[in-house]
Amino acid sequence: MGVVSISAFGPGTSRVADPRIQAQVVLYAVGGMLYTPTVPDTPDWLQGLNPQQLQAVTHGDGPLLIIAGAGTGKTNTLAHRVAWLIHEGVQPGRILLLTFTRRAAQEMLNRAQAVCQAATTKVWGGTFHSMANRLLRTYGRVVGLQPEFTVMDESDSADMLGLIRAQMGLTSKEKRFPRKSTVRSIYSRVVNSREPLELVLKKEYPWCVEAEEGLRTIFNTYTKRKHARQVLDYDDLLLFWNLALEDATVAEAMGARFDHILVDEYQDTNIIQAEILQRLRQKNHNITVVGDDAQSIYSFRAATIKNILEFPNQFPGTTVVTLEQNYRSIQPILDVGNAVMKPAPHRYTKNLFAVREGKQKPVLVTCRDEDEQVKVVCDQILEHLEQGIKLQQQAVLFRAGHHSDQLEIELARRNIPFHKYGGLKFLEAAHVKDLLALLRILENPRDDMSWFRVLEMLEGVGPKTAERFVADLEARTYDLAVLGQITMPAAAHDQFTALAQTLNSLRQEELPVAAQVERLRRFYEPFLATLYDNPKPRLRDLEQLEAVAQRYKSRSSFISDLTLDPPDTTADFAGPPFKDEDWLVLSTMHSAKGCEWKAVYVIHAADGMIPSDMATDDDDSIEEERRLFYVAVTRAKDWLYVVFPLRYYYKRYPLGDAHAYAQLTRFAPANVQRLMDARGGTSLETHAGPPTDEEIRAKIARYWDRRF
DNA sequence: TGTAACTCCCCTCCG
DNA sequence: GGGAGTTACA
Repeated sequence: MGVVSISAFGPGTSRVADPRIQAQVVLYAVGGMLYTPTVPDTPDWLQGLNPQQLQAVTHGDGPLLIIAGAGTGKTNTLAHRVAWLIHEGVQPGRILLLTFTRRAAQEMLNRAQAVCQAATTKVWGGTFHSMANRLLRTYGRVVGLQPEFTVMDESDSADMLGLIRAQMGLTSKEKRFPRKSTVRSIYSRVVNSREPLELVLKKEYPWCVEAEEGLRTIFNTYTKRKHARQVLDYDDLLLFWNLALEDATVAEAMGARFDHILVDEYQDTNIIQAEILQRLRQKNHNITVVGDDAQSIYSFRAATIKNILEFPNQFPGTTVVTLEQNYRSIQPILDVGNAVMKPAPHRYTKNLFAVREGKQKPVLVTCRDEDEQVKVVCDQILEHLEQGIKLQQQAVLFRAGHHSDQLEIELARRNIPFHKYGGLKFLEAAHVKDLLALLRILENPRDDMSWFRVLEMLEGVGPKTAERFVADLEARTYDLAVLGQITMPAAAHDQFTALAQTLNSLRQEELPVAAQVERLRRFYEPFLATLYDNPKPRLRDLEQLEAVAQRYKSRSSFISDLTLDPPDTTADFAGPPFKDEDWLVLSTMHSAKGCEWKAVYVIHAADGMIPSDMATDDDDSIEEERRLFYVAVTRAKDWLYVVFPLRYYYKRYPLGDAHAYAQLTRFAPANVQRLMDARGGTSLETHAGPPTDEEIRAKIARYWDRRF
């Protein structure tokens, strides 16, 4: 292939423990003239790449690790690599591209297609979860899965756990048992980290240690019930994919489907995902992973940085390529990013350097309070808009979904359209869940969580009646044709008859998905008005859902796609909907990963928000908050504003009393104590009782327009 | 006995 | 705004 092979870490070469150091060594060895890639027959479309990118793109067979700093053209490189492979004759249908979101996969494939002018539609692109969903429909039988299994989201699984908890009588008042969402988190942590329950409780949930036995029985029942009902939760998708690969025949067959596997955002994968990859690559070693240790921000999903560090050991013969040239931001913004990461221990010392010219310095804006923060951000957005920076080229980033609440109100008031990413999803809205539950019943009548949801909408039907109904249905082998024979309370008679008729007719006719959704919506519409006081926007959501359904051929793929990759809520548009084709982006810092904008506003950059007070328990969490902030600032191309209010309107509290303070604010006592210790125990200036106006003015004068 | 209404409390990040 | 737990009512 004409590419100079610059490194090999296979047996026989010196083994430096840390691949980041190896990569560094390679760079020195390669530096300057030494490395002049010559690719015979180089297509024009590779001309724009720098030497490192070109090396990565045209890498031949064998494992490849690309360490890519923020804004170094990672997506572009991966897209070009896909294009290159196709250009080299690899069949698109034999390429597997694993990304963090479906959106990322789609963007990359579109770009690859534009680059090499060859169709990429057949490439297997998506998240680990969506690939698991797809492959398990074919290979799931070895692990006891029927092809028509359904996938439930986080709240469904919490509901199931809550139901089991209630059935076991673990809700007594004397002893507080962890709530269902906590039960779910503990469960998830245990299966993903593979640590024993006892250890997880001790380390992560010390206040739940007493519940250990109860949790154990709940988990056992949960697992059995999911199997009987043929429903999987998010974690199961990965667990079962991995489990299926333990079967040698399946591993061989699945691995043989793909000539090349490419993985994006490798720093945010967990042990199970790494194992899946290893099992898929036992015979064929063509695997490319891309990542940046400085951007690992998903340890709460049990992601571990070890995966990227140990990759060369797991895949002997790995070639490592490092990308440091930043194409996104101007140097002053990179300086901030580099400065943020400088104190981080164990960091990989790559220093980004800018290609783009620009002297505009980032601005640290100190505001009097939250109101002023909102005003400042809105004013600045409009000013940039007048300068010709479209709203879509501007983004407001924050730590938690609700941090944008006040801003959203003001944006609506000023008629600035916006679109919010992250936070509450379309799917989590109650009315969408209701309709989806109806659809799920058609797909998998054994899905009792969906039954409960639907039945309890009916007049006079509560948990008990629903439970009896499902038991009755089970006795009748889940035959929807006999629904009418099951007795229901008199109050529910009319509604139940309508339900039975709707389900039955849909069961018999083979309608397109959108038509099914339409008929279910008609049935459901009368409930909207009685169940909720704002039925109109909710009805619009359901119509939206119907529109989305038109893109799908099968009900099964519609349901699982919606669960695995929920669309962003459409109700969040301000101003007349769909009239403006330009809108401002609001996003959590997590959801901003991989994106870039000309102007970025990071708001609520105050203690307890960034870093989050929930993430200050240990040094590792604090370091993750640092990386998260690094991700946020490196999204900006030209303009960066870091904004924090000096004052939050909490009640007065007795200074120096951590406990009282904690009771009056959102902060946990331990964190307040730490905060106080860190500041010499005297004052909590930013959160202290209201400072005088003079103090505030002086402070603002000092901070305002301070540049760094 | 089971459902509906009411009140209090708590809000991470995501597939 | 919604979930969890408690009380009021049929």
